[in-house]
Amino acid sequence: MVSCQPKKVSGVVDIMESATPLSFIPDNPCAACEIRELSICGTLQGDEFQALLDILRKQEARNRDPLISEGDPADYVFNVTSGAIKLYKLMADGRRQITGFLFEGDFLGIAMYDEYPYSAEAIGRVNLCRFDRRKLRNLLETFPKLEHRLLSIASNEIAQAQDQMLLLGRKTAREKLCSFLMALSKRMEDRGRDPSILFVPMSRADIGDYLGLTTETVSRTFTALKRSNVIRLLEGNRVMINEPDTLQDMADGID
Amino acid sequence: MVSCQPKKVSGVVDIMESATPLSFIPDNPCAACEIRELSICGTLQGDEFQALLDILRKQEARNRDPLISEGDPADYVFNVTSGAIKLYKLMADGRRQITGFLFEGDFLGIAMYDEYPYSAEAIGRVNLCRFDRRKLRNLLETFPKLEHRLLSIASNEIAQAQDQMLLLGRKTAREKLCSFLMALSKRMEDRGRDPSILFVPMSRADIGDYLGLTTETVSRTFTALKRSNVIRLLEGNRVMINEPDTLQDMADGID
DNA sequence: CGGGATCTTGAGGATGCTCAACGCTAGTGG
DNA sequence: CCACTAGCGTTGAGCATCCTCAAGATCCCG
Repeated sequence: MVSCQPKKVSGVVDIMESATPLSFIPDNPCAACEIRELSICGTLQGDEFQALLDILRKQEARNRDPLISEGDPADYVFNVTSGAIKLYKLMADGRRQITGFLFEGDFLGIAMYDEYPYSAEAIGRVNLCRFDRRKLRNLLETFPKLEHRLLSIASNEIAQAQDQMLLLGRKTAREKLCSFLMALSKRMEDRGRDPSILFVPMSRADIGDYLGLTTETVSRTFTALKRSNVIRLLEGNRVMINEPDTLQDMADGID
Repeated sequence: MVSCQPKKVSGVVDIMESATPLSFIPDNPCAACEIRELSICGTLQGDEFQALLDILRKQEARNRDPLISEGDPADYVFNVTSGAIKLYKLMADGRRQITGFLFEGDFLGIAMYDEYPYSAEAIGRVNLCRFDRRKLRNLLETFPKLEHRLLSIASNEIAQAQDQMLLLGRKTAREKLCSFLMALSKRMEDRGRDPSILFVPMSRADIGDYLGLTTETVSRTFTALKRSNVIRLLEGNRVMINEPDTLQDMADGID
């Protein structure tokens, strides 16, 4: 789902108090990481952070690169540092349901299973931090705070999944698309960015498979929203929200 | 539409008057509990279990009793010890999406939020264990094992939610109902019970609101399955599965 | 510039919804 | 004990939303 973790407002971790200041770690790959506070790394200090660093590997992916595949042994978990990815499930005849889009700061593979319960694919260029799952599990036992953080992330994910069930089961095509756009907008707002200009990197087909619609219906609904002047389609897969209140009402089924 | 006049919540039975060692507690409410291994209590030993006991209260509910309500302060979490409950979200105009059914052993309120993200209602007679959420949260800090257990439960819930998204977004009415019945059957099997006889305590309307269908469509689909001899409807809200393999194929969209 | 992928638009059709009627059962009160 | 009622389940007829199939239009990347 469109992940909207609340912006961390409680301030950045005070590195100076920690046993090993961040700046003193040689070749620290996280030194320039923009999204530390958003990800699981944000809660950690000193040796906890160092321990996480030890099991971290950087990884890059390009458009359509498969990251994980449903049924494969779940050897790694990931943190998206830049770009976007999609999670999906397939049926035998090829029908696809995208269960979520992840953006920078989002965590992939929270479900602690031996096999991945879904597949994941890059949308455009993506940078990730990859963790060995077994080593991470060991870390969880050493640092309960890390596990607490994961539970918090999981709670978020469950709440979002329930919103998505309401959307898929009970909303009309227009309500679905408006909800999707509002979720993207809210995410921008949470990150302190302009909530009226959205970057929508995924294709119409992806959006359709996320909302339980066909590409044609997504396209038609976009056109209708455009014509009623609620949104505008801009260059480079960007969407401008003209009337956020109307969009919100449409998402909620309020005429 | 959804006529749910809030009946008054049935009385709470306060059983624990004092903290006494587990094995010496007279009328220990958990002593005869059939489902300890299924629930969060199962992982705990000795003083951990005692600590959980201290913040536990038994609660009963009857059909349609509201247990929690979306938006209310999340003061309690629950464990279902017998019976069934439904979780749901409502839209402004009354459209309802049931996000899950819970049965004995299931945990309600895992998402650690300040407000409940959904409502819950009893289906028939229900027995619950109720925990003060803030005290439970304190316990989590003392006993990491408890938090580990919750994370495992949350992981399960996320995987289930994703299956449900595939169902809601991409499956036909028949596939939906067959998937629902197979899920009930699998649950019976996991509990070591006959997977071909299902107890289906919820109404057609509930099933519809869970599967993103209307009551009429659920009823018609039941009739069709009955006519093709895949299932039989028995007395007392019971369903017999005649051809589990066919049912599974129908659930997966395999002709 | 060229060509494949993506997006848009149109026409027709099917799945599942709406509206309506009726039967069945259980609970209630005379 | 039975009539009455309310809720639930079933079935039917008609219809709306969204899907399918098809053809252009547009974009993008080499």
